[in-house]
Amino acid sequence: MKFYIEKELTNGRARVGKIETPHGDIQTPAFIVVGTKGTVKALTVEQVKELGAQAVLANTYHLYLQPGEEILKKTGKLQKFMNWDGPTFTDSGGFQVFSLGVGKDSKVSKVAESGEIANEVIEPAAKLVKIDEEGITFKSILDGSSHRFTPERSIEIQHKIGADIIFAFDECTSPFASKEYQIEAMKRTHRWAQRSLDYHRSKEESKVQALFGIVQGGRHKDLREESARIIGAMDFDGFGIGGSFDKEDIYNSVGWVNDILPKGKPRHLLGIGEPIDLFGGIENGIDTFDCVTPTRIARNGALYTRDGRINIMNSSFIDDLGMIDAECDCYTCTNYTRAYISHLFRSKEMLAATLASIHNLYFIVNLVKEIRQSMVEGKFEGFKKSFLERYY
RNA sequence: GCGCCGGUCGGAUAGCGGCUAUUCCAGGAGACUGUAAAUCUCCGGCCCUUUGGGCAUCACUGGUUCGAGUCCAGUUCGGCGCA
Repeated sequence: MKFYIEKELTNGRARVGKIETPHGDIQTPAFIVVGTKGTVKALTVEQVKELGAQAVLANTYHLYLQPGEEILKKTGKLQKFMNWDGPTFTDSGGFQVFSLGVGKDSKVSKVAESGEIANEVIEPAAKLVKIDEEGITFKSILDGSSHRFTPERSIEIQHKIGADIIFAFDECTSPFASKEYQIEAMKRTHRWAQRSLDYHRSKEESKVQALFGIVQGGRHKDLREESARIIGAMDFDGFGIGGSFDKEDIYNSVGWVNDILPKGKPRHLLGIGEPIDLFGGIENGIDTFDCVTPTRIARNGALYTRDGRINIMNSSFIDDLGMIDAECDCYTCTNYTRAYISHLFRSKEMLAATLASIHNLYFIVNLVKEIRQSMVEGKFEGFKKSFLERYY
C-alpha cells in the first residue's frame, strides 16, 4: 500500500490524496462502505460498484465465526469470496469488545441530551466478552460457543481473510466509561498494538497487506494526544481513530490526534459517517471513513436528502410522486418515486432495503466525493457552509 | 320456527366474580455512527391544573352481588345445525 498527498488545505490538516492498494486505488477523502459479513447488506457487488463505492470494509469477528477464516483463505480470500475486486479493509474485532460487551449503547454519546458524563465505571459486561491482558474471551452470538482473540490471533485471521488494509486489535470503549477505565483500556490497546505490529511484520502477508494502528482515548484530550503519540510512533502503514466520542466533539478529537500522527500516512476514522461528521473529519485531516449508518438506517426506512433526513414510512409519503431527493442521480432516484419506496416498505418487500441502501450509500459516498472536489477546486469552506445550512 | 354457539380497540385474540382488560397485526411517530439491527423505543377512548391525575369502556337493557367483561333474564345481531 502506498499513500500520496496531492493537495493540502491551508488549515494544515485537510488533504486530498490517493491510497494505492494491490486491488486498486482509493481517491481520498473517501467513504468506505461496510460489508461486515462479506456482503453490503441488500446489495450485489455490481450495485455497490455502480453507486460509486471505492472499497469495502468487512469484519474479522463475524467472518471468523461464520464461515471461518479457512474457507476465506481456500476460496481466494475476501475479494474472491465475495466477488469484490476492489480494495478491501477488515476491522480487527475490537469494536465487538464494545458492542457485545456494553450492549446497545452508542459509541457516540449525546452529552447535551443525557446530561451525564461517566461517573460510574462502565466496563464491558462479562456476559459475552471478558478482557484480560493477553486478549479477550468471548461467546459466539451464533451458538454461544466460547472463543478467544488475542492481538496475534486477530492478525492471523485477518491475514487469512486477506484484506488490503487490516487493523490492529484494540478495545473500543463506551463514552460513558470512567476516565480511569479509559486510561486502563487505552494502555492495554497500546500494548496490543505493538503485539499486532510485531506479529504482522514477522509474516509474509505484511508485504501485501497494510496494517493500521488504532488511536483510542475516549473523549479526553490528554488521552487522545497520548494515544496519538504512542501509536503514531509505531511503524504502522496508517492509522485508525477509534473509540467513543461526544457527538458535538468528534472533529475536535480528530484534530488533536491528527496534529500528532505522522502526516505522510493515511488516517481512517472508524465508524463515523453522519454528513456533519464527514465535513468535520475531513477538515481535521481524515482520509477515509467507514460507517454502518447509511445502510442500517436505509433498511429501517430513513433516507438522506439534501434537505435532511426523511422517514419514508411516514404517512405523508404514501402518495408523494417525487423522488427521494430531486437532485440525486442514484439508480433509485432516477427510476422510482417516494410513493413506490413507501409502498415497498409498508408491504415489507425486500426491494425496499435494496433501493433505500443504494440511495443512502450513493448519497454519502457521493457527498465525500463532492467534498473532495470542492477541496481540489479550493471551495471547501463554501461547499461545507451551503450543504450544512440546508441539511440541518 | 326450534336448538346450539358466539358478540372484548380498525382486524385477530387473552381474560377463575376482585388488581392498570392481555397479546399480535394493522395505524401514528421517533431512534440508529468500526452491524447480536429487514432492528429497537414510544403513542394509540375521553377530560384536566399533563414529570402526574381523573373519568369511562367488553352488543343493549335489567338483575344477582360488597364487587360483573365474567353469573342470571330479556332484547338484538351474527354463525352453524334441524325443520
